[in-house]
Amino acid sequence: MNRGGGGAIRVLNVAEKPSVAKSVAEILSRQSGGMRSREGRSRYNRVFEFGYSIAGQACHMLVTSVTGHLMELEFDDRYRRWHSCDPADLFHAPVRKSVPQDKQDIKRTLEEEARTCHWLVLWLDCDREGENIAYEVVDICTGANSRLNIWRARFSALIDREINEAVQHLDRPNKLFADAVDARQEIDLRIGASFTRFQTMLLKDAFVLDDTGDDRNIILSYGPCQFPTLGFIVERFWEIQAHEPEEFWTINCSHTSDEGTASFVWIRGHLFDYSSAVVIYEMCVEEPMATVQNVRNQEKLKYPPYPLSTIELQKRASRYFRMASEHTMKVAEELYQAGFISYPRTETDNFSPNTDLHSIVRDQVAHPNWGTYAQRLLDPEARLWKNPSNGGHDDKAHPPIHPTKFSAGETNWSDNHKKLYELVVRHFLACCSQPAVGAETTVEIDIAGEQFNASGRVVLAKNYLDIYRFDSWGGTLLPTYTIGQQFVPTTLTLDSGVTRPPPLLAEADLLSCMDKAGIGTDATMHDHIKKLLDRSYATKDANTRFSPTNLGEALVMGYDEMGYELWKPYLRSMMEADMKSVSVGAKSKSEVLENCLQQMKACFLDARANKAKLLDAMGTFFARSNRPINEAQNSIEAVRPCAACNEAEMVLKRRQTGEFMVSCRGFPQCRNVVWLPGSVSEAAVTGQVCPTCGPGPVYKIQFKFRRRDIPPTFDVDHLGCIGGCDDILKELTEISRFGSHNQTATPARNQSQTPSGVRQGTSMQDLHSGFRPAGQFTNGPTPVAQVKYSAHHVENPAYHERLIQRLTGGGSSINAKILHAAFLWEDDVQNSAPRGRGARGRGGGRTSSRQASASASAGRRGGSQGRGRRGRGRNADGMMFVAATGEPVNNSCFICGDPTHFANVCPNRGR
DNA sequence: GCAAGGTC
Repeated sequence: MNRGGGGAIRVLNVAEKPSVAKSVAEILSRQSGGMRSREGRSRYNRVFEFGYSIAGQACHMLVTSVTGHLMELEFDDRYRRWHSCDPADLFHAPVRKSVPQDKQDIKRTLEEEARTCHWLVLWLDCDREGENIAYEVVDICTGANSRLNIWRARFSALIDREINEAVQHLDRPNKLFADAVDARQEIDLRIGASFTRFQTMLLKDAFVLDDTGDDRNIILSYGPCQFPTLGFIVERFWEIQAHEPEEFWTINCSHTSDEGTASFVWIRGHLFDYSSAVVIYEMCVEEPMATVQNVRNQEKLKYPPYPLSTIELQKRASRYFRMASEHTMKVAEELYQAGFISYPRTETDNFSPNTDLHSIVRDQVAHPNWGTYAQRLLDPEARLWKNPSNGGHDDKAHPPIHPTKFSAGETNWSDNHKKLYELVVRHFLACCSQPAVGAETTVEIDIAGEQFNASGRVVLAKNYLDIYRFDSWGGTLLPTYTIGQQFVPTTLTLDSGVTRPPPLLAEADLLSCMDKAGIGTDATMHDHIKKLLDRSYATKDANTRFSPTNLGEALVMGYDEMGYELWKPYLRSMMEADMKSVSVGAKSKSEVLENCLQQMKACFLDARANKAKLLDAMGTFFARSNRPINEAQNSIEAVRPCAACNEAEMVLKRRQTGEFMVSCRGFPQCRNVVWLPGSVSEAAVTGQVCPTCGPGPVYKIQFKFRRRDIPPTFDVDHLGCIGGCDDILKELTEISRFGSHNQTATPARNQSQTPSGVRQGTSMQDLHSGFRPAGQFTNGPTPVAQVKYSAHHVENPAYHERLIQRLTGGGSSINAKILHAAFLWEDDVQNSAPRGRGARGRGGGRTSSRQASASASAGRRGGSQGRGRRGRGRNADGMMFVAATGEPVNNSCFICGDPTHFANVCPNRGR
């Protein structure tokens, strides 16, 4: 054992935050009669010193702290600038941990103190993050003094017994817990940075996102917590949009006597079938005599809430005071810093049996508003006391939020400080109180064989409700009825109602969704919500209810249509399960990292290959910009080692003219090249290795083909291999080479148009222009696709298309087509001018086919001629589209009206 | 300029 001069072991104790360092020092120094305190290098993190004895061994204790994580994970410098690399590289770019500038002073304190100490005792919070921070501290301290003996103190509350117990039974830090957090950090960073860069660079260039034209500061971030949070908001929003109001009928009955009125509700609730409801109603009217069949009297209890956790505090402050969770945390933090409430970031909703609850209550007896209640609570004769119930959560680090100091209001407190302090105090007093007691009466009657119920309640003892004014438990008094009693109802009515959509998500609902799905932690959930507002993904109304913005909805819609559930909570849950496996040693950190990052990279590449869907979704809400699409999105990637020169890699490239090729990096020394079919519109190297081709590894490529350039029997999406095993790719290469498009294997040829009128080497702009040339294998664009980006329909048609898909569940294509046509007609009526962003005709989504068809005829009567989508008969591809009226709708060139070609290849163009 | 997690 290391011993310093003077016989005492010098022990450096490090806590996660200054407040814990202070508490630990106070508790441990009581034995020796007090401590000295001095400043550290950081003005927040003081150093406390005192004598102590561990297992009979004299120790000189130094207690200091960090402030949460000491280190940050970052990419190596050369990957830090956004345009320095392909975002896909961020899945394997080197990362390192370092101490950021604003934590350097804490680092120096640790180094200086560690040099003079023999032991390091880690007092970090006893959770995974705490264990990870512990290793950061170890890193810094052993860097300054490699001979340190390292110990971990495990404690579950800042109380004497726990702390003394912990220091007398020192343990070793748990590497597995820290590993789990390392994996989490790395995955979050790589996924977040790659997707954020990808979608920001892609969409900022392609669309006008800011009305003022200044979108320099716009970041379209993606994060494994922020996106699922946005997902909850959008999902509810879509539910509301998809809601079809349905009329229903119900029978109501009331009876007024000397004692008052009883309202009886039909036991069937309501019926959607009008005739059934009428038949039953008529039976009741014909024999209206009601017979009381049962009278039940029951005692009911209403229990006080569980002790207060962070999430409950946020939810209740939002519900009772409409405070934003982020603001609640700010105010709570200030109350905590000033010593009025306990630590506000806790999952625990159960008081440890050691807590002196009575003394906390005693602190409050002088308060003008709730002091009397506190006194009653302490009076055994009042029988109001009940030990708090256990909510079942324990973070093993902090107690539930409770008052720690009396205040009748401080002069520097805002209204919100007062409200929050009052909530914490009343909540605590309520927790320690008896439940409210009520007497409930239920009366069941029968009219012509139909059952009806009425119920009433009388509160016998308010108990905790006296102090917890936020809860109410009303009830009506019911007249007295006896079994067998008969009466004729005062009223008996057949009433109609309409089903309503669910409300928008309120902040409290959102927090519940996140909590349930494990999105974020108690300390970060409010950050994720705020981030959605900051990024303009969502807005919050005066009732704290959230709606997605166009941007938020478009992003979720885009990913949804790619088929990825990146906006759902599953990815986070999966990661969370993996972290758990790492922390118990069931999986290794590297195994989880490798597996997760490989999957996410494949997903990233696929998303990028399908970026047209993201662009489509954005195109339903935003106008296109004139800027060129960022070519960094198509940078080169290694496909396989070159078998010709055996020296360099073959990489996927795209020429200026649009063709894809896989060529040797050794060019011009090595001229090995594989040309890809001209029908390829997008290609991206995936992480998947071909099991058959060699020399390897040969990475598979995710292709997207232009529908018009391939036979109808082929899919537009294809995961292929250029190593020689891929028959589909071979066939498409042959077709491309010898097919009607007259494309040769030498795509260097500069030709803007082939004799058949098909342009070769489609540029990025063309991919998104929406005008497609007709080709041999074309199945025909739908009318919607044709008008998607035409000047006057920036927003509506594609939006309708998606709504229709949602409404028809992707089912009957005929219905979908009819609806399409109907919506297009309707647009003509309503949108003769471009629409503002606020009004994008969401009503279309709710329009039934019946209503749509009415609009269709109205549109026809209006006689407006849309561009090129109002032809007769069939289009060039033999495809026919039918309007709601059954009449064909077709496409033709909007310049000359000729149905055999589209405007982009019109010979009259520009004349 | 990117994430989420600590915390001041």
